[in-house]
Amino acid sequence: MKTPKISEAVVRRLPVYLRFLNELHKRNILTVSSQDLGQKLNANPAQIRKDLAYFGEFGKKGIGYDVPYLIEKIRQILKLDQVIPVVLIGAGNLGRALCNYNAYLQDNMKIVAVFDASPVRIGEQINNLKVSPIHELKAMIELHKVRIGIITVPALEAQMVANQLVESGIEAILNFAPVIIKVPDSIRVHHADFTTELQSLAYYLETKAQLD
Amino acid sequence: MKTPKISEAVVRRLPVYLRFLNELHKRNILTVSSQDLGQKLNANPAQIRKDLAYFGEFGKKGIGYDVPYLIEKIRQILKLDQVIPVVLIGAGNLGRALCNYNAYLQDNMKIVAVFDASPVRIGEQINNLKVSPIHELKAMIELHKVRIGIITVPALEAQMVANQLVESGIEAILNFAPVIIKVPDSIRVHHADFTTELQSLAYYLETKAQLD
DNA sequence: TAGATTGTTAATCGATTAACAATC
DNA sequence: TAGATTGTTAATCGATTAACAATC
Repeated sequence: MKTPKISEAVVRRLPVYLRFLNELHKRNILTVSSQDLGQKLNANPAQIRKDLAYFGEFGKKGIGYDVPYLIEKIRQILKLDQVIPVVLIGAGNLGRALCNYNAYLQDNMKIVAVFDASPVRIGEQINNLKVSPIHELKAMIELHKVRIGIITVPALEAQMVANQLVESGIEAILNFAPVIIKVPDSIRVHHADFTTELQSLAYYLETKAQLD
Repeated sequence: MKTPKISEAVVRRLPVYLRFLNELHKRNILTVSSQDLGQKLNANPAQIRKDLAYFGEFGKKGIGYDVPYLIEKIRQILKLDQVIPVVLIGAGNLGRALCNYNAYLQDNMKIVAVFDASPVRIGEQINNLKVSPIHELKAMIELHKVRIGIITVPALEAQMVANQLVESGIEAILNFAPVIIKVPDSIRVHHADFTTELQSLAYYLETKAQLD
């Protein structure tokens, strides 16, 4: 079943839907309409229906969507119904934070190894993982068939790490370093850059003359 | 000088331009064309020119843009030419990571206080800041005229913290908790949610039948 | 049956890109 | 002057929203 032309915007909304559906599920709510969803997520109901309809007919006319069923379907679409092995490079504060979020990720993404270039960090324990030297990266990726790499090293090292990930056969990268990294077109890169996020937020502050 | 209808997409690109311009500046490159910028940032030159033209005529025909001048202008647009006081709530791993990035933010955003609800964390030192109990939040915001709040508490506490921020007179919120928080329309909220980022990334992985 | 809500087509809206006169 | 590059208008492209027949 090929899904031909799904825009990035659609794909980015699916996890948001999923998260809210999980909440409904926890509260034992069995059915939800696009109306309800839209209200809670500040989204247009038509948009939600259209987004979902790209992937199949998941709802029932007159009724709405079955919550557990829709959860299952979105998890399938996002490939979250399988465990995806992930490596993380950069065992600084941010790297640690992400490792601790690991449990959070509902068991579908598993950080299987953490790397750092700094000798003082190698061997340190983060949760149940030991920080490995970066020269073991390739072997580990191949061994665990790792598919996603998370980069949490300083900006200057990010491109080098990205190169190594690409060489090692990674499929996608989540880059937290505040630089644009260059990779072959076949590798998907997402940016998670909170400095730009924060800076664009500043734009929306009211301009004030007084500064004290 | 009112800028009437600037889209969010435009504002989000400005920090990216700024970061690259800063790099050029460090390398003593004095002039850059939209062509050059576009190439390095994987963007369309026309888009860059248009984005900048919303705010003024910063370039010179036949020459391009003066790097230091454009940096200055973008910093003005993003209000980064003044120090913006920020508070951070949630002194966990992520909160710590952000505090350490503080120095990174080029002196234009300053985390003036860090808060946590957990008694064991109160009094802890993070860089040059001491973790304060959350009941001091309002007083601190008023005292320092804090404008932006960064939420790095667990999902369940995020809405409560957001409420307190709003009551205290904050203008904007950067929310790292994986929930949608409800605030009055006058408050700008940006989401920095890497779990959704990571989940949407999974979508782009090649589908594989074999799972071992 | 009447009311509700989907899936989908058509209409609208907005953002990106191309093209080019102006001009350094 | 000739070449380069801006600022901006017009053309294109894509995404969002409205509307509604189908149907539970």
